[in-house]
Amino acid sequence: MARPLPQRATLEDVARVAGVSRSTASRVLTGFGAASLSARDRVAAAAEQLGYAPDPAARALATGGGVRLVVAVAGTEPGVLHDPYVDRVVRAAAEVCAPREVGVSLEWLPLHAPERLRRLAEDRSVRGVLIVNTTERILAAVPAALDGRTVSIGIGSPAVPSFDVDNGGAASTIVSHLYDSGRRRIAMVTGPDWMPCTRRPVRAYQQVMGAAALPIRLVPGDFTAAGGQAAMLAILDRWPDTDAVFANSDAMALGALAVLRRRGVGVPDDVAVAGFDDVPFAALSAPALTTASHPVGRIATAAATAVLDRARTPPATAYPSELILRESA
Amino acid sequence: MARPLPQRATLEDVARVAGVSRSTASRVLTGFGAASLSARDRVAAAAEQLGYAPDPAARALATGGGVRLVVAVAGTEPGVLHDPYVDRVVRAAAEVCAPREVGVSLEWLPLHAPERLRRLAEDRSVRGVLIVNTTERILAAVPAALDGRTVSIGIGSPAVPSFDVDNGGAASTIVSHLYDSGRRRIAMVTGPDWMPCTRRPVRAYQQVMGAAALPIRLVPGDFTAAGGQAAMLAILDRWPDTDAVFANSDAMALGALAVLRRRGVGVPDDVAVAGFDDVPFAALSAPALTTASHPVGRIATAAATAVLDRARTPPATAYPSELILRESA
DNA sequence: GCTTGCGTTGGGAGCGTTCTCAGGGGTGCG
DNA sequence: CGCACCCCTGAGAACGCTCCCAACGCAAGC
Repeated sequence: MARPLPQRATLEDVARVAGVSRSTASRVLTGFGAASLSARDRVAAAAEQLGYAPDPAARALATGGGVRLVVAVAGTEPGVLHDPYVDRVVRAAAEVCAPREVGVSLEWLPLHAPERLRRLAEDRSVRGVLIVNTTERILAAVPAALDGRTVSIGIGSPAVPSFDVDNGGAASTIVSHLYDSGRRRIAMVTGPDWMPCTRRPVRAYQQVMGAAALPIRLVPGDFTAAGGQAAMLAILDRWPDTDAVFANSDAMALGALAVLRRRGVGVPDDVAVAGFDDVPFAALSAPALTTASHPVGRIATAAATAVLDRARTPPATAYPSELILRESA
Repeated sequence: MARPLPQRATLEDVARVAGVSRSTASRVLTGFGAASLSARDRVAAAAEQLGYAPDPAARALATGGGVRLVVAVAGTEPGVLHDPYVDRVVRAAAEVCAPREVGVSLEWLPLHAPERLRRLAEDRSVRGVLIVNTTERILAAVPAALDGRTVSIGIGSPAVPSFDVDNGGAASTIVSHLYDSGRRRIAMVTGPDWMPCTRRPVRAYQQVMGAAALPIRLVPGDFTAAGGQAAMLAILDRWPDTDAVFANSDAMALGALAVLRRRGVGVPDDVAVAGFDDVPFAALSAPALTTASHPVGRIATAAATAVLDRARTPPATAYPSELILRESA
């Protein structure tokens, strides 16, 4: 196999130039262990002169440490990476990792290959894994021994502490708001069945509707705008008298909005529409979208901090979601 | 330093269980080198039984190869990762990398720390780097010796082959379209000055306007919806008679659209609005956004393939951008 | 002056792989 | 029957780093 990497300064080189041993150079550069002032100076100068940078792979191999944090997004296709929710997680993780000189990687975790999660968690070069939108089946792939290297934003497991948003409560709030504003024939566009993050909102919807003795109108979506359009068409077709729609993601809500506009249905007069997540474009639609804003950034910050520190304790305070009232509902 | 990684099956273990030497086990598992059928079977069985997976760090150290491809996005803050353009690059890269068992990492490349790019390119655990939206200054950090490990989606350098979109041509097409539909007082909302990807569209705009002896109306934006709103307000303020706006990104165009709607300005009757990039929501706005679609996916696919193969040749065919005519212009 | 102790240093073993090299055992050919 | 050849194998040296351990020199204490 080719070795395409050109010769670069190694610790050995730095030591030679500084006139000390490799051990001393290592001690100086890692900051661990004693070293005389003169040795310290000479090594630092040599490193500077040679443009030395430690090899992350070698360091990971020697220490068992880890140089990067991986945000692993579960899903059926790489397209799941294209999600505002994920972006917010990555952003928060990047901010936590930057001062510690830990890189952030974003990777797709195919639903059909749960063992890849174990690989990721076992990889010496990864410091920790932040799983997003995972399933019980995938979490089962993480053995208890790997405990502490993996944290989930979503559901958890005995081996994987969970930092979750109260999406059930947020959904409750939204459906209740629709009810309180006089809506009685409320439909809900859900996400794919396999996603735990759609199950709780669905349950919340069913609960609120059930308590008010109102009919359940569930339509499956896929979290995309196109899926939202299709779902809205289905709703108009099956239940033409629907007076409110709660979509489990803003993208689907915006898709629904586009369909209603094209059909000449008034929003919110004829049909109220509410989304979920508060993506940036939600404020710009016509009419502007009523939705729920989850503290994803803060949760992700807590999760990233926990996994970097190998802490097992979820955050003490749960950050509540917030109802964002705009024009559409 | 703690060694938090629990004991896991190593090649040595597999060899012992299979009753062969480490070398033979390695040969069988990598597929390189000869091995008898029985050895092959025994090693495979042992690996299966122990749940063996090679340690990426150790493999990277030994081969100098690399296990992941890094998509590095240059910018002033981690927020640049939150960009539909970047998402499309990551997606395409993930698709190219998946069959080769190469992971994809997304990392922010701070504008003020160009040396991090060299670190990235030197890291043995990275197979290659895909730079997005870079500057000449950052590219200068890549020494010629690292040639072939780095590829740019955007401008290039002697050491970094470039796979670029013809955004100048696309901008020309858009401005010409506005002109052809009778607009004469056309303003443009640009991106930040430091971004090369805004310079060519600006030049194209100036060229088309200059050729028609029309006045130049440039307003700076920041590629976000909020920036687009601010820019639109500035345009209405400074040049109330403007009859067309070309925004250098869809997000800014959608922001502009929101401002015009709030002001009661008719689009496209009073003011035509055109965007750039064709993000998913562009089709859903009211009115739907006229924009240009760049073959980002195909370019990124070519770039990822090139960097994985260490090829130095840019793709033979340039993929043209496409004018997406919708309602706003 | 000899021992004790501390601060500093270098040697060397490991981390888990890959890959080169030399040797061993079988088969085919002369 | 002997030799050459080839297939297979294992020993061992890298890769670049960290870290344990033993040794060194030097000052202080008895």
